[in-house]
Amino acid sequence: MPRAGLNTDRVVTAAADLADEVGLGQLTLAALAARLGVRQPSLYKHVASLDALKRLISMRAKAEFADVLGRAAIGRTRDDALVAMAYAWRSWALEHPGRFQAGERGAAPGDVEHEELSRRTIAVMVAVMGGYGLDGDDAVDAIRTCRSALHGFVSLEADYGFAFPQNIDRSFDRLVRALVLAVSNWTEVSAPARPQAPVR
Amino acid sequence: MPRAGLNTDRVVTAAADLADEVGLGQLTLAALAARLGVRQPSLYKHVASLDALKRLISMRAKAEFADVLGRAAIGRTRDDALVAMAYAWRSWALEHPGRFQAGERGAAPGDVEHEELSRRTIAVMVAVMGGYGLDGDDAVDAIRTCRSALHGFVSLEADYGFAFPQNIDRSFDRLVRALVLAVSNWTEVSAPARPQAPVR
DNA sequence: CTTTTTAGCTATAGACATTAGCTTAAAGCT
DNA sequence: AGCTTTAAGCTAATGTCTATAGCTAAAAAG
Repeated sequence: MPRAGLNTDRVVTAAADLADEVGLGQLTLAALAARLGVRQPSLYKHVASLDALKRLISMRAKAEFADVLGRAAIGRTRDDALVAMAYAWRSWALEHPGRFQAGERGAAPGDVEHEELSRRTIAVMVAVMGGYGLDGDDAVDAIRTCRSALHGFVSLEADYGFAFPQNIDRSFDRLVRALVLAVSNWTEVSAPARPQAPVR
Repeated sequence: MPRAGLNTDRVVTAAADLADEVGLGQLTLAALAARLGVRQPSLYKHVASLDALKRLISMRAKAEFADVLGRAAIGRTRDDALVAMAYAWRSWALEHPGRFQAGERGAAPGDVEHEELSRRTIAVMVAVMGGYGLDGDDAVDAIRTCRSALHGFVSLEADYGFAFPQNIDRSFDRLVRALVLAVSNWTEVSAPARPQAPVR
C-alpha cells in the first residue's frame, strides 16, 4: 500500500487546523491521526509527543500571528498603526482560536528557537511604539499594556466571558481608543506622580 | 473502617487548592482522591464528573474573587478604588493560579447559578465606575476595558508571557495608570470622533 | 434495636499517550 | 536495472485516567 506522505510540517498544520475547529484542549493524537488517514502511533515518527506537538503549534501560531500584525502595521504610523494592529489582532484570534490558545503558551526557559518567535510579535510592537517616540522602558511598559488589553479582551470574548454578546464590537472600539489615548499620552502615564490630570 | 466524611464542599475546596498547586490542567481525580485519602470512584458520590468539578471550582473562584475585589474597593472612590481593585486583582490571581484559571471559564449559556456568580465581580466594577459618573453603555465598555487589561496582564504574567521578569511590577503600575487615565477621561474615549480603520 | 440510606469500595470498560518491534515502501547507490 | 539502506507506517501491548455498575457496611432515621 502507498504511504500517506506525512512530515512534521503537514502534521503541525493539520493539528493547528484541528485545534482551531475543536479547541486546543480537545486536540488528541487519535483524532489527528484519523484526520490524516493514519494510525495513531505513526504520528510519533514526526512528533516526539503531544506536548512537543503543542509547542510546535504554538511556534507556528506565533510566526503566523507576527506576520499578520506586521502586515497590518506596515505603511502606517502612530494611531493608525496601533488601531490597525489591534483590529488585526482580534480578527486573527477569533478566526484561529486554537492557534491563538496555543500561542498563549510562553516559551519554556532556554527554548531559544521558541523565544525567537515570541520576539517577532514584540518586534512589530516595538516599531509601532517607536512611531510614538517611545523606546526603552517606556516602550516595554506600553507594549505590555497593549498586549495585556488586547490579549485579555480576545480571550474573554473567545471564552464567552462577556455576558452580553450584542455590543462587543463597540466595547472593543472603546478599548482601542483607550489604548490610543494612553499611548499617545505615555509621559503622563509613566510620570511617577500619582494624581492624573485631564488630557488635551 | 470509619468514613472519610467528605461532601461536595470539601471536595471542591481540596480540588481548588490542588489546582492552585499543580495547575488546573494537571488536576486529576486520581490525585485529588489520593489527597483526600479516598479511592478515585468515591469522588463521584460528591461530584458528577471532572467537568462538573471544574465548573464548581470556577464558581467558587468567582465568589472568592468578587469578595476580594469588593473588600479592596470598599471605602474608596474613583482612582483610589480603581487602583486598589487592580492591585487586589493581580495579587489574588498570582496567589491562586488554579482558581484564577478556573474562573476564566465563562458560565455555560443558561447556567443561571453560575451566571449569578459571574455578575458578582461585575457588580463591584459597576460601583467603581459609578464613582466616575459612568453608567449604561459607558460603564459596560469601561468595565470590559479594565477587565481585559487586568485579566490579560495577569494571565500573560502567570504563563511566563513576559520575556523579562525583572520589571513586571513597574509595567503593572503603568498599566494601572493607563487605565486610570482612560477611565477618568472616558468621554474622550467614547467620543465617536476619530475615524477607525476597518481592518482585514 | 431495626430499618433505611448512602459513602466508599472493588471490578471493569473505554479513551488516550506512549513504547517496542516488525514490514515494506521509498530513497540512494553501483 | 538491481541491491542496499533508511525510515514511514503498522500491530501489539502497557500505563494512566475518566467513568459506570454493583456490593458492603457505616451512619442516620424510626
